[in-house]
Amino acid sequence: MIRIGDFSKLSQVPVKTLRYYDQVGLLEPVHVDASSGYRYYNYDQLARLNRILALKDLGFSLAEVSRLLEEGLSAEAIRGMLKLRQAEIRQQLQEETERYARVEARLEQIERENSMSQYDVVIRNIESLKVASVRGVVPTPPEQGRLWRQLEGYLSNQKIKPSGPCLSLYHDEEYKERDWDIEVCEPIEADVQQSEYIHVYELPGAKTMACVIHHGPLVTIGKAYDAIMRWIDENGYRISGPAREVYLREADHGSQEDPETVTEVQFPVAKT
Amino acid sequence: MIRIGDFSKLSQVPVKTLRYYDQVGLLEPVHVDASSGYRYYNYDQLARLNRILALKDLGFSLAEVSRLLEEGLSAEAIRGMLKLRQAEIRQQLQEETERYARVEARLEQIERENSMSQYDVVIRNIESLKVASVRGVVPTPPEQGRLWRQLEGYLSNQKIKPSGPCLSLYHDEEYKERDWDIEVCEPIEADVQQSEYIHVYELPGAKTMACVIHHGPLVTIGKAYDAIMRWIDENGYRISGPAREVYLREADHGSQEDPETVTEVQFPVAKT
DNA sequence: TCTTGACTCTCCAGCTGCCGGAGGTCGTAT
DNA sequence: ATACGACCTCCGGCAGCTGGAGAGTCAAGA
Repeated sequence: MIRIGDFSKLSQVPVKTLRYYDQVGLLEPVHVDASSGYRYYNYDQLARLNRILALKDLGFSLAEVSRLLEEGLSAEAIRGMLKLRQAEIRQQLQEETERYARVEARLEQIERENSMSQYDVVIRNIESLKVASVRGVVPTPPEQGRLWRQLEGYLSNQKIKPSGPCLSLYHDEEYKERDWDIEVCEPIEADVQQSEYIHVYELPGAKTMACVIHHGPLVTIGKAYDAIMRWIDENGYRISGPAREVYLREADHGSQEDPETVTEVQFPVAKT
Repeated sequence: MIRIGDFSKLSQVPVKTLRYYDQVGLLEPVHVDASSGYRYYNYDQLARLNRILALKDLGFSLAEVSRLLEEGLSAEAIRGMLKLRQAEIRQQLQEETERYARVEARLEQIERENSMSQYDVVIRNIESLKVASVRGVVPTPPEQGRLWRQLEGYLSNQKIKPSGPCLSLYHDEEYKERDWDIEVCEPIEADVQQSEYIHVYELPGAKTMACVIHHGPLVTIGKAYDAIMRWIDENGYRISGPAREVYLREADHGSQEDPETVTEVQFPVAKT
């Protein structure tokens, strides 16, 4: 029978930890003195402790270690837990590898510009939402005001207000000098009658949407596009659908100069 | 000005988390109503929040994110933190890779024997300790009793008791049928006079010692050796010095049959 | 104008795997 | 007898939130 201090020295496990393992029932001393509360261990409990340490070293939580130490756990069950653990490690290895690439990309960006970019890309899950929209071809994006007036006129006639920030969809796959295929949308709550030009439908969501916030006049939004497209490229994604511009805060539709405008640029993406 | 619920919807960050970020000073609302305590945010705080999320996504702690968000942090400092982060990720990738190999080895062991091995190998740091020892060649390990009697006789003459468990060192590099070069040691506290056969010195420690507990008669200790040597092989280590047998609990020196004997087999190892 | 009902607030507790410290008891050596 | 170390329990803390209780606030509908 060994006292906790000696057991700790033999096993190199701190006394505090041994007490904790006792408390959670992972390694209970073979005897606890009723009056003093002193814990007494056996030498052969070192084997159990070693097993605990070895399993912990495989990355199991103490709860999982407890399960694995249960008497009469079948080899099949143990194999299952090991397989599961393996899968988790694989998962984590992949995440860390991607994380490494993201840090690397950041570093390269800083080397290039010698300061941290003003844009930060995040991947988010965007829910689908019901919208009323007008789609049309305009010479250049700043000239989409016509579409907005058409949509707004229609909706305000019916006394309908947007239920969230308005957005534009850019349907062209290639960059174009002129004649952009743009769809302007207002999210709505209730059902609205469609018309020849006005579409009402559920705009589909996207599980992985790369998003970036642009704060400043719309004329400078190109920088946000540069940043997000570079990010998509450097982080192993590809664009998988039409880009969106979400007008979180705007003076009025199509104002190009208001410096307080806040816009979110979104690209649905997928891993290459 | 946006209330916390809407800000949460826009950013996809839970309200609780936003309050927490406020609390730790990471993202303070632009205005807090004095009477109601309601938090109000600006649209452009979405950009800061995105930066927080992006940096967190690189694996930085909130404290580190705080530092990175400080005004006027030089590009050099940022680069430094990123480099550091990269090194940490590399480190972790390596650890997880090794962990994966260990899980794999466990799985293979279970496939072979269809149950979990009774031996668990752990790597420990063993401190150096002062010993009195006798080294000699004996036909086979069970016949090391002669050496023990020599050492014990000498020490008991001087009324010296071991200050910890006794151990044997196996100096042969190759496996031998006969004539083993064995050194038997007793750890001692005080200085002891050397003699022709008795050495007194500081037995060096080892930072990475592979250890396994054998519980049962010494005649069956071969199984422990099988287990630990297999483990060393499968986990990318190699033996880097003489093996040790530490007699944690024994009936008497050299008893081969006592079933309550507890022995630790140790191999100093290094990564291949 | 009042009442819902949704929103928001501030605590407090809990998760994991311990670690540190306070304040008190126990065991052993001198 | 007395010191000193070893041991005990209980409390609080770490990170990064999450959940819940209980109470106050805001905006819309009757």
